[in-house]
Amino acid sequence: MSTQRGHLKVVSEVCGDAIACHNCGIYRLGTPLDSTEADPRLLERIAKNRRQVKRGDLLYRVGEPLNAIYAIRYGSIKTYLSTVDGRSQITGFHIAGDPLGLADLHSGHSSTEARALENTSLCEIPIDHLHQLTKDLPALQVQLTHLLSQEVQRLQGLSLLLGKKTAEERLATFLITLSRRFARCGYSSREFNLSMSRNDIGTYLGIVEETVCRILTRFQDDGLIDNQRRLIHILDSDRLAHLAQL
Amino acid sequence: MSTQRGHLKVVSEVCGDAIACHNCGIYRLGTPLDSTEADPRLLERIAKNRRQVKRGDLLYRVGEPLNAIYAIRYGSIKTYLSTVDGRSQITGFHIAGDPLGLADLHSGHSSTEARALENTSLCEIPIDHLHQLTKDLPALQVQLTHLLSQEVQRLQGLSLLLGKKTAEERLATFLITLSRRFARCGYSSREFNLSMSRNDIGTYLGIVEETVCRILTRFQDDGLIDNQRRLIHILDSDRLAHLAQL
DNA sequence: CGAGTGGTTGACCACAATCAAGACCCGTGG
DNA sequence: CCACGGGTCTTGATTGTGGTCAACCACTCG
Repeated sequence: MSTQRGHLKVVSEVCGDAIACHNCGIYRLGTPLDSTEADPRLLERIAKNRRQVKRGDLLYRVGEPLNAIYAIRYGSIKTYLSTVDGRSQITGFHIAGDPLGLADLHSGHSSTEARALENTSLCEIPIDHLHQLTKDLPALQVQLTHLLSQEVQRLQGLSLLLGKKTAEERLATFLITLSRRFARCGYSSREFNLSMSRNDIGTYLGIVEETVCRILTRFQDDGLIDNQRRLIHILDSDRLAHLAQL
Repeated sequence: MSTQRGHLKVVSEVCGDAIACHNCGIYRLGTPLDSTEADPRLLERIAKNRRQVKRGDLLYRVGEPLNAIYAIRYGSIKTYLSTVDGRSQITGFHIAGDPLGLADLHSGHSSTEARALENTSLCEIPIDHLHQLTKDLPALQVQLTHLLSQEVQRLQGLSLLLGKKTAEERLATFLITLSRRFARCGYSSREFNLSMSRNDIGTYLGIVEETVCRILTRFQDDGLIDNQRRLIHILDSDRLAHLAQL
């Protein structure tokens, strides 16, 4: 983390947006584990292609050939998959700095659907471009396994949540986790705006919209949070973390 | 698949057990995507270290330094993680050919606990050994990302199951998926022995033991399966797959 | 043969889903 | 500026799926 700070200037020159890029997947993709120096030329090549998606737009749909991977510069994306009769499960909310589509690299077609929760800017890295990059810089491949490992661990945690936690514990886990992610992005961990609806939160946590509302109200009554629609204040993160079983 | 068959002789010489090794993670680890020839010397080096664990034994526990990854030769292993108050969620049942511990490579300590469901034989590949191997053969690193991608997709499917499926759909999905995995290992897809208890199945599917029993009995009454304790016959895989929402 | 583990079944209960109605917010157009 | 409409959020009443508790059965192994 502290070693990464040193590259901020270089990175921001390439990306044009210091905050987005400091935490951006581009940056993470371009800074292999065993390299202490980011290669500016590499970053330039990675960060070249941009793509914008508007709130509600589909980035890619399940089953379609996925010929690029993405890294979010700013905004947020939900990824989800569905049963044949249309019930869907959101598998992740992705914010600035998160990579997208990594797990579909090997199969070449998308295993999830990705939709923008708000107007979002991404870096697009075509797959053949990426193949060339990994040839030039083998350490990039190591970085890909690193990112995939984190994704595996995240999904293991989600499975524990969906399989064993009560609705209350799920909401508490959600709020604490989101708070910590924002903190890592340099945003406030105590006050933030949700880009997703109550329905989305439920679809992620394996509960329904109404249950999300009821429990948020209960948290507010108990003085754990201040809940003004999409604006959330964390008032007692310790008690919340305890509720979350974290 | 058909190209892999050609290496069976070489592989079995190294592993000493054709069935186990044909499907073994060793083999998969040693056969990178872009290589049409398995390197016998590489396989020798990978397959050298063996480890046996007895039914009920712990292979590794959560949080402990994990200084090797594993590939199962024969037997089966469950991996699971737990809430602070002791509820646990099984995140996977692993059989012959499956790799273990890949997602923990980057952090160096185990994110799950692994316990043998029956007497099991593994290939142990120390991490520094693996690092040396990936240096000699960069394509091995590509193979690691490939395996991790599959794990991500498997866990996405598990999330859909845990978040959105009914108990009946969960059991049907479980049976169909297991049947297909056995088929890929060269075992019968219509008749097999479960190495895990009813309790384990429930702990994996996010339901309790009793619910597992009730639904298995119902499946039997409906002529979908023949259920003799751990011995399962699939009688109507079409209807089962339909129930599973697959 | 008896103890112990794992599996099955039943009765009852609780958490969260469903169904329904209303409140709030924001953008749009008159 | 206000009225309208649609989406999102909230709250209430009722229901149902699967959990809990408990007893019993069946197979295995010492």
